[in-house]
Parts: sequence; C-alpha cells; structure tokens
Amino acid sequence: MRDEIRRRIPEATVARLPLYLRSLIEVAEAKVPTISSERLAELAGVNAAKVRKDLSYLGSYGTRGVGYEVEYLLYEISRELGLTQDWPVVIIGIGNLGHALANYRGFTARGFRVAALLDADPSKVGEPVAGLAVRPLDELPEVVAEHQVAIGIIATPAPAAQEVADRLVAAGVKSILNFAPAVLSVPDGVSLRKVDLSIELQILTFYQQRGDEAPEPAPVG
Amino acid sequence: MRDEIRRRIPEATVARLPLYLRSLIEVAEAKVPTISSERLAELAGVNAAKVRKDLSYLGSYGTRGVGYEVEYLLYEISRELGLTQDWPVVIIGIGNLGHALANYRGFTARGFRVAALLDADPSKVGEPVAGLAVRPLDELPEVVAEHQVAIGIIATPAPAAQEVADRLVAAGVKSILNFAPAVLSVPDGVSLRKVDLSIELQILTFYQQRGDEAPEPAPVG
DNA sequence: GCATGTGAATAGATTCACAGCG
DNA sequence: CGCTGTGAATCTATTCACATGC
Repeated sequence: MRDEIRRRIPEATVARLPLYLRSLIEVAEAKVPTISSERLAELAGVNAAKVRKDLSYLGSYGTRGVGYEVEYLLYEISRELGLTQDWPVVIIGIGNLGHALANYRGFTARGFRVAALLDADPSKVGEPVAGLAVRPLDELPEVVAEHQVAIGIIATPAPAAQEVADRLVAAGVKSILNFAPAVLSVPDGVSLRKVDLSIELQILTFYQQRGDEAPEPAPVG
Repeated sequence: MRDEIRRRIPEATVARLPLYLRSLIEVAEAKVPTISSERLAELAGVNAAKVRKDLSYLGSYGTRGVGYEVEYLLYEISRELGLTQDWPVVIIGIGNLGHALANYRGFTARGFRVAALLDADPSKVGEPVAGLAVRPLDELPEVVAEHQVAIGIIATPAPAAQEVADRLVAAGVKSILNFAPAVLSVPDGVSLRKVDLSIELQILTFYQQRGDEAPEPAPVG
C-alpha cells in the first residue's frame, strides 16, 4: 500500500477483477479462510491459469501450497478497483431504463451511490423516483460540483446521448457509462463504456443462426 | 447467398457487425448511396483498417476506388447476423429491470419480438406489462414451444438466475442473455452472454482512480 | 507435496502498408 | 487515381508447463 510500483494491468484483467471480487465476497460470507486459484476460477467462470496470471499483476498475494487468503485478497482487489471509497453517480434520462437503474439495489451494495436523477423533460422534473426528486438537466453542473460526482450514467434516447455526454464532460465528469444505442465521442482523459442490449442480442442471433455456440464472453474495455 | 464457403468470422468482428449495421441504417435513411470504410469507421467509432478487415470476412462487398454500396452492405450484414428473420424472446423476472426491458422500443425495431414475460412470483402473474400479461414461470416450456422462442433474457435476482437458465435450456432455448449479477453455466451448444452494470461501473472506477483513461471498449464474446 | 507465480509458447486481434482493381 | 482487400508485422491475451518456495 505504500511503496509499490504502479504495475500496468492488462485491460482484460481489469475486466475480470470485479468477477473475482464478487466470488470472493460469496466465499467470505461462508467464512472460508483461503481459496485456491482452481476454486476461484470455478466460481468466476474462468480457468485457473488465468486467475493466477491476473492476480500476479496485483502482486504476490498467494501462498504456495496453500492458496489465497480470502479476506486479504478481497481487500486488495477492492482497493485496486477503487472500491474502498464511495462513488456518487448521476443518472440522466429517467425513462423506463433510468427508473430501473435508479431502483437497482446492489448499486449501493458496492460503493456506488445515486446522487441525483436528471431529465431534460420538464414534465418529469419533480417526480419522485427511488426516493429522489428528478431534477432538471440544467442543474447538472451544480449537482456534479455539490456531490463530487465522478460517474455519469446515460439512459436517454439515442439522439440525446451525445449532448448529454458533452454536458457531463463540461461539468467535469471523467467516467461515463452509456446505455443509449449510439456511438459517443468524448475527449482524451474521459473514460467511456457502453452497455447495449440490442448489440448483445444481435451477437446471439449470429451464433444461433450458425448453429454455433457463442465464444466465452470477454467483457473488456 | 448460395455457394459461399462458411468463413470463420472472428468473434471481435462479430461483436462489431451490429455497430456497422446501426451506422448503415442511419446513412441509408439519409439516402446516401455509398460509403467509404473511413466514413463508416467514423460513424461506428472504430478505425478504417478494422472496418475493411471486418467486412472482408463477409466477402468482397466493396468497390475499389468507390466504397461500399449502403443498401447492399446493410442487407449482407443483416443476413449475416440473422436479422432477416424474426426472433421471439422471453423475458424472465419482471422486476424493475424486466419492466424496462419489456418496454424497450428498438427491441422490436430490429427483429426481436417479446413473446412472453414470465415470473416465478405468483403476485406478479397476471399483471399487465407492456401490453402482455405476466405468466407463471412454470409455463415456460409451453411458451417456448408455442412461440418458437430461441432467446431467453434473464432479469431475475442473482440467486434465481442459474435455475432459470437451467429451465431455459431444458425448454430448448439455445441463446441466453443474462442481466443477473451471477456467473451461470450452461451446457455446450448453448450461447450465453451477460450484461452486468456493476462490473461496468467497477471497471470505470479502476481507471478513474488511476487518473487513467479506460481503453476503448472491446465488447466481445 | 502442493499450489502459486511466471517465463515461454501459442493464439487472437489490431494495425500497417501497399498491391490490386475498378 | 482512390479506396478496397489483404499479407505481414505488431501488439495483446491466453494457455502451457514447470521452477519456486511455503
């Protein structure tokens, strides 16, 4: 935690750390003290060599002949992912999806806190959703400053998404998760990830039509 | 369309085809007759070399010195993705997310049709959602057979997800999209993809904490 | 003895750069 | 002449296999 070198962690590994974390939380609840790469691999749905290689990028946290100490590894991965602190998020676009996201438990579960819900539609403003009143999109800068918002979630229709992204960036938000089916562009230094339902379905139909099996998803970014 | 060899298309390419498709639909609406790899790349948010390489796996559909014929390419990609036919889907778990998914327009937009909504909770059964009455999970086999359902969408809480997946498989569903935050296992021959909100957020916090920028998402699988 | 940690080998994806062709 | 199509080069990720050290 103090004098460690800043290792470059492959993005494929970063994308799997949350999986390991979730698995470790489960076994920690069962009071299991240590876990082998083999068992962790099973829980996370990957193979053991990958687990060991991934964890080796974080440091040598295992014990040969024994395995990994669950609580310790749990903490180290949490820290690596930045989950030892709280992350205020804003959700923009309070339609069906925005509603669902606002009510999503397990949001709060893992250190994320919905600081505000915003919508450009005046008829939605003031509506209580998940215990918060929807605020006008124009208040974004104040909301971001006030709550130190670092992450913006876009749940608007596609045509509005780029403008919302621009406003988030202008307000100083450095991480954006986009649910709108649109390709967005953001300046350097801003991270952008997307979740797109219809793309996922289309990938499935590709393989279904082929009578093939879709390869193991490699969710990376 | 008749005597073509079955080219093996890299999974990374398959994951990008839906992006090209969406971009092509946009330009087709604007009545643009042809498009260069450069322009398509810009719309899809990738680079031109990738576009050309990806499209070359489908066949030589471009014209040197000119570009690609929009309508033709649109059709070929649709066909490759299996979108020239309709795909009945079932959504299981009609909580917040299930509701949002059931109401998602652009679902129907691209050849997907919600055949039924199911939930294991008797108190939800019968409730009208998005013009359909929620049906009991036990009716899954009939629903699948009746509507020729090929795709199942899991929107249940995590603890229920594996059982639902097992039931989908038992009913003959060969493609599953999982929104529950759980690792599922399915037999060979069944395709499984996942969408996980909290994993995406955790990847963002990793890079945010580093003061780094998240790499370009490579949504594959 | 046993499971980690890691170089080396392999596989897969991206990018380069240019030949090929309309 | 311009843009596609594609081998070759590069980069990234996965897997192997075994030396290492508790």
